[in-house]
Amino acid sequence: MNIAQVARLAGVSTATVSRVLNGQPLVKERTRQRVLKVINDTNYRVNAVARNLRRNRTHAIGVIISNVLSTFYSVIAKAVEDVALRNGYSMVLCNGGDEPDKERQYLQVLHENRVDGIVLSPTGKNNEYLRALVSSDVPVSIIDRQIEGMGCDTVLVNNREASKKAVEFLIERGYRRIGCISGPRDRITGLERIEGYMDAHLKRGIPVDEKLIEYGDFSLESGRENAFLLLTNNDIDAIYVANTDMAIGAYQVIKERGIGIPDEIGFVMFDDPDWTRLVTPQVTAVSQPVYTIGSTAADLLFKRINDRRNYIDKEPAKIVLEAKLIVRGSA
Amino acid sequence: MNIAQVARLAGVSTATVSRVLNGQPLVKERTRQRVLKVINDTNYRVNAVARNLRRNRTHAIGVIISNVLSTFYSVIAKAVEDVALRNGYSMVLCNGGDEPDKERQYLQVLHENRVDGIVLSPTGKNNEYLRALVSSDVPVSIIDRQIEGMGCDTVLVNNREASKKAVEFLIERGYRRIGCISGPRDRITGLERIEGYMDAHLKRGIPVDEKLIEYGDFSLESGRENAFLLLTNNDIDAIYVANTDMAIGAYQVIKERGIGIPDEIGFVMFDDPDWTRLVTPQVTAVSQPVYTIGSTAADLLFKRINDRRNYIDKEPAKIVLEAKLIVRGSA
DNA sequence: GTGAAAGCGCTAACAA
DNA sequence: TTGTTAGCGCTTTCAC
Repeated sequence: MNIAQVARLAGVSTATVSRVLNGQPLVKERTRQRVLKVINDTNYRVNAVARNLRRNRTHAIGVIISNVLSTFYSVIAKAVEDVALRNGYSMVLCNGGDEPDKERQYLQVLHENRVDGIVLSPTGKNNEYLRALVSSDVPVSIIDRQIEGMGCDTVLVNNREASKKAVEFLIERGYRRIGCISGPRDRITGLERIEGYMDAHLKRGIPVDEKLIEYGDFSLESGRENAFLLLTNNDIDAIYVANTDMAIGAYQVIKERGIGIPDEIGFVMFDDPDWTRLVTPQVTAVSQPVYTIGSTAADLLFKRINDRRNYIDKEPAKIVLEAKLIVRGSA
Repeated sequence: MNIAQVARLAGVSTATVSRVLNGQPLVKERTRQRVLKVINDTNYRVNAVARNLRRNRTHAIGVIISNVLSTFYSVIAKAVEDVALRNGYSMVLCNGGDEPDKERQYLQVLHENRVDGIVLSPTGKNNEYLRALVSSDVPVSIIDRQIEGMGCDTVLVNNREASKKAVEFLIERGYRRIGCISGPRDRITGLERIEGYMDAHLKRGIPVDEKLIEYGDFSLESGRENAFLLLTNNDIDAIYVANTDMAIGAYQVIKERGIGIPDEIGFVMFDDPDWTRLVTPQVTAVSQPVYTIGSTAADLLFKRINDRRNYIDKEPAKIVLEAKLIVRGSA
């Protein structure tokens, strides 16, 4: 089934069918009805591939996140999708997995499919390709991780400040030897959260003991390992974990060892998943405005998509959102 | 940039460029190099839209799930994506939200974009449209919810049996008044899990007290409400919750009331999210083979996509996977 | 081993 | 108000 067949059956030209399909007003009502009847009877659906080719617009945006399985990124995906939908767009969701190769591949696929824009939480290892993309006028919004001089809109969370607040809170409560399970130093979010840990100590005049900082990879397993190391090798009185998955692992180890929270050890984590309110005591946690991160990035993207003229040379926006510490019973 | 410009710069015809792009062997090595150089220098990327139109194949599949935010569906999405990737396909992920209108809209978008196949966890309210799709030869795999006579491959979990096992376990442990927070009766998964609850009672010769069954809508909030109702109006000694989100709500209420698990009340749930192992005592739960559901559905889909000839009239497959009860400390 | 050219299904400029 | 037609960028058949 194609537009020509519909035209033939309805006794009109393809142009008229096209007009009907696109809701253009300059078609006589009787003609429109005839065409619509044929469309209905034959179950005809316009071929968006051909339409996109002709229009040079796909009405689709691509989203590359590192992990659909993480709550953080799936909330972001949902936020972006909501915005896309409101703009009459569909979303192609890709799981970059924090692997530069996979990210690169997805960037290519999205580019080749001529998506009208991309929301990306980048590994930071494909900057040249990204730059080529941006300079070939594909609007890109970057989430969560900044890339200097990339010239695309960026939405970030103030990781450093939020991390500082969390650790400061522990210090205020009287904890002095605060173990830190942080992310990798070469991931900007990881780095910033460590800096926040340092900042808090500095501000309170407490020396940082480097031995209390372990570097994980944001995975559950590394949370386990590093909690084990911290609890075995040091006399810590509190533990601060820099993301959800590692926190799950660390929390498991603490439980398994029968260490009491908060009496024997204080526990604070970055991110605030459901279970922080299910365990006893509830967990003090840093809550990020996750949905807002996604929707803001998408809004910026659609500003550029919908108003290319005005935005094409506009200075890229950089929006920094604040996360907040939610104090509960674990420290 | 398009194939014609590349051809011009390389001093060859568009046909030759196309051959190079597609790795066809009948190009002289020297020519190939010349073309590749131009492609590299100009940052040219093939236009997949045009290619798809010409080839009448998109190398993309669509996935419609009800909620990216739920672990269940995001694991499925991941599984499908892994399989798609292995087959050289990309995935368009859509969030049906269990809303028939949204589902319908997404089905249309996917159809119009001529995806090569669809994986769907259906609301069941768009069966006519779905039927049209299937009869116009778009391969469809259905997940989690059966639709009679639809003629597409289906992958299900044996909800009824798993639910029965869970409730039987409670009965064996000596619980007699088992409150049940179930899903809506008009959702097949909801219904089956209630039936399992009944089956267990029947098998053990214990009469079912209808007052002990509350019907939620699978949301956290309805878990709270119904736990509240059950705990207020009845002297129950155990509670069985039919999905993750309701279980979170119910668990919160039990905690808030200071009711002890498992002494004062036994607690068993369908689904097995991370937090079942973080709370004390750990939660006895029904674990579904989630990843396998997704990967199996995708495998079936690609069988049809890759071997249309053989599969076009093949009897649709119906695969039923078993869930298992994982006994921990909460009952 | 390479090129010319038709055509995938649609839209839109132009003509009638 | 409607029709004719060029052309979007690519692949592929056929000819050389």
